[in-house]
Amino acid sequence: MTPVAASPLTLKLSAFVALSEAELAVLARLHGRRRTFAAGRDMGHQGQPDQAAYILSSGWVCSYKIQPDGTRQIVDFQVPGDFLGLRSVLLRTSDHSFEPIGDIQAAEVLTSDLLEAFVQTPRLAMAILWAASRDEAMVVEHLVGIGRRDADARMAHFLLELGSRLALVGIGSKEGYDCPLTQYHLADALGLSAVHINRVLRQLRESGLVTFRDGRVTFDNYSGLVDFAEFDPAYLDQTGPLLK
Amino acid sequence: MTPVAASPLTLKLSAFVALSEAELAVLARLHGRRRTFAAGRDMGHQGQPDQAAYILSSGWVCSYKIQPDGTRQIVDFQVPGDFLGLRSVLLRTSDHSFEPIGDIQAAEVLTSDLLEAFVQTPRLAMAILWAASRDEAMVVEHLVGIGRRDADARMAHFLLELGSRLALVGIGSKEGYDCPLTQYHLADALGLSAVHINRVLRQLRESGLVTFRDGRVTFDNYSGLVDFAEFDPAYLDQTGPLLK
DNA sequence: CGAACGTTTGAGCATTTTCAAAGGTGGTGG
DNA sequence: CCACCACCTTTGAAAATGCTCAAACGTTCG
Repeated sequence: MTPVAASPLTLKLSAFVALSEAELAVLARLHGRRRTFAAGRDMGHQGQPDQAAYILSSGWVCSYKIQPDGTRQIVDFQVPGDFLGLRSVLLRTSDHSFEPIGDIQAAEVLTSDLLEAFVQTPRLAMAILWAASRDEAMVVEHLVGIGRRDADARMAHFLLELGSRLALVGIGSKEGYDCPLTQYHLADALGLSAVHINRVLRQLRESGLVTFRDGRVTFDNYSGLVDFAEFDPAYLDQTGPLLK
Repeated sequence: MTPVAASPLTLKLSAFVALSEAELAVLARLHGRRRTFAAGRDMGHQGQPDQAAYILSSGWVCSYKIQPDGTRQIVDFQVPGDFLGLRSVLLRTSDHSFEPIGDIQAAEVLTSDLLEAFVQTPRLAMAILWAASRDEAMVVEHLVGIGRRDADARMAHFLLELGSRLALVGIGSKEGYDCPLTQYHLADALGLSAVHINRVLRQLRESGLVTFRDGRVTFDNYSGLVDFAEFDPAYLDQTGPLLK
């Protein structure tokens, strides 16, 4: 037990690497600059200027791209314990926007702090890069889902993936989890219309697989849902390849 | 002029960073272990064992995931000058498979060589990481395309993106380029059926925008196609953010 | 109370898929 | 050298999946 309560990020990384006292301390220090963002207010990040990354500690965020015709595609969601804009900081590249879903709390991480932390604790750096690589794998899986799964399986897979991610930071289980997304968010993430999302959710509910209602996802039949979605969490699990 | 003819990778990186003699030399050395792979023969990389990355020097490769139900989603194509399996090497992670499209030539890059090169020439490392980040941006754009563009715009955008990538390594222009892909490859990449791919191609051809025939893409009306696809190459261009 | 937002449902329509079949091409072995 | 086979392209017709338009209902918030 460190003096500071375990942050979601700490929980997540600890699931894959045993972190030393020193590493935990550095990690805790990275959480120093607490900031709050209000629901819906876009967090800049479209253009170049503010080069900051964040560690999300509570609330959800989505990263998305708007197309010239006004439609939106959500690329990824960030849940507590996830980094936000890590690539922007490391490579001064920023191609999408971020929207807080509900009010959120995040720790601002300055480039200099991050680089310093990397130098002090290379193993921590490795763990963070690994987390980034996991995010990339999720984007790939998302691509596969949109390209090759029908609407029902897409939704089922998506809800399962979110469940796994949340379970890792202690705010979800095989029973279900709280989920602040609207059906519009789901539509923009899954490449479907909001109307169709509604029908898909009804279908899954009536099949006795999952229920999404009043901000809560309930797995009515977890293993049945896993079968239906052909959900294979291998891409989320990749255990310990970084322990060189 | 170095004694060695400029490789596609050198061409690509040079478009973004002015490389020194020393850096060019290191880059040339990375191209030492030439290997050939035959068309269609899968390049392993599904499981864990062989931890090698490649620099593609001629021919095309696609990286894909197969789903339990047998359908395939192509995540990305690699063209000359692209890295292959870079992430697998750095993070011992490998989630998709590679298929050479036609016979290919690639330089095998051992983890040790790569790390050594990174230590010797940090600027080169930065350039390579930047290229990796660009690949990631392409995957994101691919996701957006599948999620939010209809079949015609999707195809148009895809052909334009490939054109830009090839132009950068000197084997394509606004006139067109040679393209070894079959309509099945296009289908698996764009998340459409092969039959529909054929109809879409006909439609684009009859609109006088692009022609894809006999292994060649011809831009019949480049700017018209750009308009139609709403193609904005910003995500490919990100010039020089890495020159700290 | 009204406004804004999110959910739910119906009906008709559009895009894309599936199934089926035919034609072209290149390579290989007899 | 020809025949055959595998692979790719092309087309039609029917079916399915998901979309758009439209409208109603519920909730929250000021």
